[in-house]
Amino acid sequence: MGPFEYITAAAVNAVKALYNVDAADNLIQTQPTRKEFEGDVTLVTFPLLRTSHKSPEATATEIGQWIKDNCGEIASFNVVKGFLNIKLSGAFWSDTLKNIASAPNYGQLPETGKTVMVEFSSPNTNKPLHLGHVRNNLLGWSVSQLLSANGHNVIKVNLVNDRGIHICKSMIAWLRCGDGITPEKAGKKGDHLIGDYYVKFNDLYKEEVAELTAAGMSQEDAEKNAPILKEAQAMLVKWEQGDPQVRALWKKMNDWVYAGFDQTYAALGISFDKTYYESNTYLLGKSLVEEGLKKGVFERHDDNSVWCDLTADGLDKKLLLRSDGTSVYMTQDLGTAVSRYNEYHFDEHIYVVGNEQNYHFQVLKLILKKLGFDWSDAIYHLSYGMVELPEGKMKSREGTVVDADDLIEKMYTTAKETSQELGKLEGMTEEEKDELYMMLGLGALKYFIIKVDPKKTMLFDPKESIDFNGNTGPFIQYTHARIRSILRRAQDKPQSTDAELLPKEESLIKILASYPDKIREAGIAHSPAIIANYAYDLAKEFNQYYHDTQILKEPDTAIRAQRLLLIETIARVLTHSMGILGISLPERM
RNA sequence: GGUUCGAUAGCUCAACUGGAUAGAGCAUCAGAUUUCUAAUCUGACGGUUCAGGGUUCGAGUCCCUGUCGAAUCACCA
Repeated sequence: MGPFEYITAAAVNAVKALYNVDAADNLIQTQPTRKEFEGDVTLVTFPLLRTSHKSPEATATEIGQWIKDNCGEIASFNVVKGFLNIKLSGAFWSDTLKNIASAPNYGQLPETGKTVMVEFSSPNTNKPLHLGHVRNNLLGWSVSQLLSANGHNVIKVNLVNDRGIHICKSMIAWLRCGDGITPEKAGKKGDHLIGDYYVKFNDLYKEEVAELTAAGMSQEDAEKNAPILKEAQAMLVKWEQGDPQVRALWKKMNDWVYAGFDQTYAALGISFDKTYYESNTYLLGKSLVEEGLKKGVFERHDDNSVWCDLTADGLDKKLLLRSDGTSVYMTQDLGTAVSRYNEYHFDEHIYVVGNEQNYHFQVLKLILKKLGFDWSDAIYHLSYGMVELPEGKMKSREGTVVDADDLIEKMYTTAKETSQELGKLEGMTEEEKDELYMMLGLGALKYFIIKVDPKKTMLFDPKESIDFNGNTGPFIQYTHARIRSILRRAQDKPQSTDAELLPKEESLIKILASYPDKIREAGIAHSPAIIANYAYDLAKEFNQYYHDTQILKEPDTAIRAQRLLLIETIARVLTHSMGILGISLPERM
């Protein structure tokens, strides 16, 4: 039993004994005692005043006295205003440590039997991944891990937007000026190569628009009628008609991109249980549109386009099929959602998608509802904030996009330089060192991104490299390496004993004991940031403890064994919590 | 213009869902290595929580009003 459960139960009994009232949950409010006061758990008595009919101080004192007299594990209590601070006994904390240490998989909550699908990454196949995708990928991955730890059955899925006008643009540009180039010939990852041709398309498009306006056409008409754009649109129609040549080229270029993506995913340590392709689901989307038309949920306009009128729900009209019959983003998302539900009957479906698409998901849920799919309530849009640069949004036009592969490379290099400067890696092979540099570089990057509350916009300054000191991934990795180094050297076995605990040790155990609550809290909030900050608190507390406490040199065998058990448990919890974030911890660094 | 979200130390972020004197890191300054890892630790400095009202024992947190910022409302995805 954790400290909070213990005190809550005691308080319920006290209220029953003193006032003859069965306290409802919201009457018993506990919280960790603040550092400046003595105690472990604080009972807030304000909600109880109506029951006790006494002053806050008198109520707190009365309950404190009753608990001290009637419960075994209370060391002392004190009252400050309406706050009852209770200090638990040393024995309580040694027992707690013992229980945590002997739990086979501490941090893993019991199975719930619920199936949760998490969609994340969802790249377009016309350009390489950038920093925004990195946040998406790390968030999606860690939320999946987090929900697994909460006992759910998690299915990680990716949806590749492999068809659409965007990829047609890259194809057209490649046909016009690619001269048969391949990733091998160019010596470049496939996703980067295709990205180059997407940029090329926009350059050509701009040139054509300029020519047309120079010839007297209005800006608006020129933008609509530029030949290269017409060509791309015609290609999309051909694609939907299944034209063999278009399909062959499309497949070839997409495969280049996938090879590139796979490398980036591997570097980030990310994988999926299943990958969906828009090219496979858009047809189901189109058939849903037909169904909706029959049901009268949608309407066909004179120009043959299909719309859903949401004005009665306070939204706008939404396009579902273009006048040329091709589908849009929403069309395929409808199809994807339905096929997934039919296959998995998920209890919850989380979409990890940026907050720029809040409107899209509002509409998606609403349209599914209108089509009669009641499970649309199970859809949850995990809407995360954008990553911004000091000068604002990343813009490919201005070349400010932070490329994912470049960033990973840079983190690796920085880790390498720092490690070499510190020079603590004697005896390691080059291969081991290399692995370590990558682990540290990625640790810094991942922690930097995940520690921020997902829904907040975050800032990344490319000019200042991501820190390796302070509240960072490497700080926690370093803490772990320190602990492992002691444990490697230890002669005796970590063991629970009845040796007396230092105050710092009790507070460390307190943090360890709160871990399952943190997992639960973070799961409900869909926020791995809570886990990141927890791990930091634990690591920081350990480093303070470590600074002024002897462990291996402690002469008393019982104390030494218990300290070893404590730090070993800390290492385990750090490993588990950082594992949720996808960050590995080294044996030494 | 409508809708949604945000604003906390110079900078980047916390604050256990309404609790006590709003906390960390970075940066700046001053310290700690014959000792189990100094990628660490100890101090100092740093705040009208955007502004103004309201709700109550108590508000960074909830409710109005305003200011500023972002996203979105596409035959883009």
